[in-house]
Amino acid sequence: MALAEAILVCLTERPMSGYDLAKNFDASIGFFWRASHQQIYRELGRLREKGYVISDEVSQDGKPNRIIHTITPAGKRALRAWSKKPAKHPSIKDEMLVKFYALENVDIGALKDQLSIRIEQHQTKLVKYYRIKERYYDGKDLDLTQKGKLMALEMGIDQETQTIRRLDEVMVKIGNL
Amino acid sequence: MALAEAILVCLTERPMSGYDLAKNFDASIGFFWRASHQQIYRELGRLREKGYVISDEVSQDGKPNRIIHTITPAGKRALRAWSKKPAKHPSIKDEMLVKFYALENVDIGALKDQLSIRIEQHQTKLVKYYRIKERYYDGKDLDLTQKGKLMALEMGIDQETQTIRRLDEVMVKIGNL
DNA sequence: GATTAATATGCAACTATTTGCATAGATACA
DNA sequence: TGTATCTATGCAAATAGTTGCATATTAATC
Repeated sequence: MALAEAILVCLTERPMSGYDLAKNFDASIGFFWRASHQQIYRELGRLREKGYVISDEVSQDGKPNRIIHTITPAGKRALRAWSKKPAKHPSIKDEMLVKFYALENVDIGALKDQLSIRIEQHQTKLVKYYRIKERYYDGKDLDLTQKGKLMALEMGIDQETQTIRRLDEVMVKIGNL
Repeated sequence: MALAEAILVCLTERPMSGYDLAKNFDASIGFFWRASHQQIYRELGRLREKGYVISDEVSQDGKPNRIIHTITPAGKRALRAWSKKPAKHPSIKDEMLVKFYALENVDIGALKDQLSIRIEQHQTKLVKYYRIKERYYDGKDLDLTQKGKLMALEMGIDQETQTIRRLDEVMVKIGNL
């Protein structure tokens, strides 16, 4: 499972609390690996048990205490070891495609609506990607980590662009049925 | 969950055994919704309980008995009702992208190998798609169900083509790092 | 003064998925 | 004669992911 590793990757940037990680998963690395805060907190417990992170409670006046997690050398070794193992092919589960596959047993009007929503979601995502690219990467000198992140981001941009084009085409096709 | 519906969709084509369904999931609908035989057998039990399928044991001499499942009118109604509910956005979980995101903490040689494998897998899939298209759809008169299946297939072809192009580009980029 | 949002963590229960195993006859091949 | 593959179904255990709830403080808005 790559949730553990995705968390470790985040912690190589800087030590973080579970809350910080959950926010990070909403923004950057979450574009490639989604996780809820419950999953993250549970996984942090496991990582602590394995000695891949150490956790320090930091008191803040008034607010609940933060627990800051730092990746250990063992954690970094685990990350590098994981990187050498073949990556799993992402599992495909797309309800909307199942609906297209079952066109005769389906409400086509409703399917069109779902297609519109899907297109909008991809557009929103694309806009987010472009904003991040402009803000953090365009016209800057980049180190290796940043180059990797930019590459992942550009893959995301390309994927979203192509997906939007494809879904637009499908929208035309079902309009002409 | 769309596993139940994916099974029902298959059963609209013809009554099938769990074994047949599992094979179908490897080929046609499985391109859009993956499931193992264990998942399918369990889900069939649930569908039977709900009255969405009826199951008849057919004895064969020598071989273990087949249990043939047929979709009921209630099952078809459930399918149409499901089609009106908004489709979930597929969840993104791609280990390889996480590795790109963590480029500095990763073995880049190993990552290149994984990228090659990934490209090959997409090519294999693309070839399969083209074969199915040629065999079942090209130059034929199609009814609504078949048009839907063809549309889903063409989405798959487009997606794979674009993915291969994108990954090839990335391969060049990491070669130049 | 009350509601809402943000910060911050976590348990419990449920659902879904994966992995390994078990059974058992038929057929094909080397 | 042994090995492997295909047909055919399913249990059990482990892992992963979702949903709902619970707690507690601060700060801003209405």
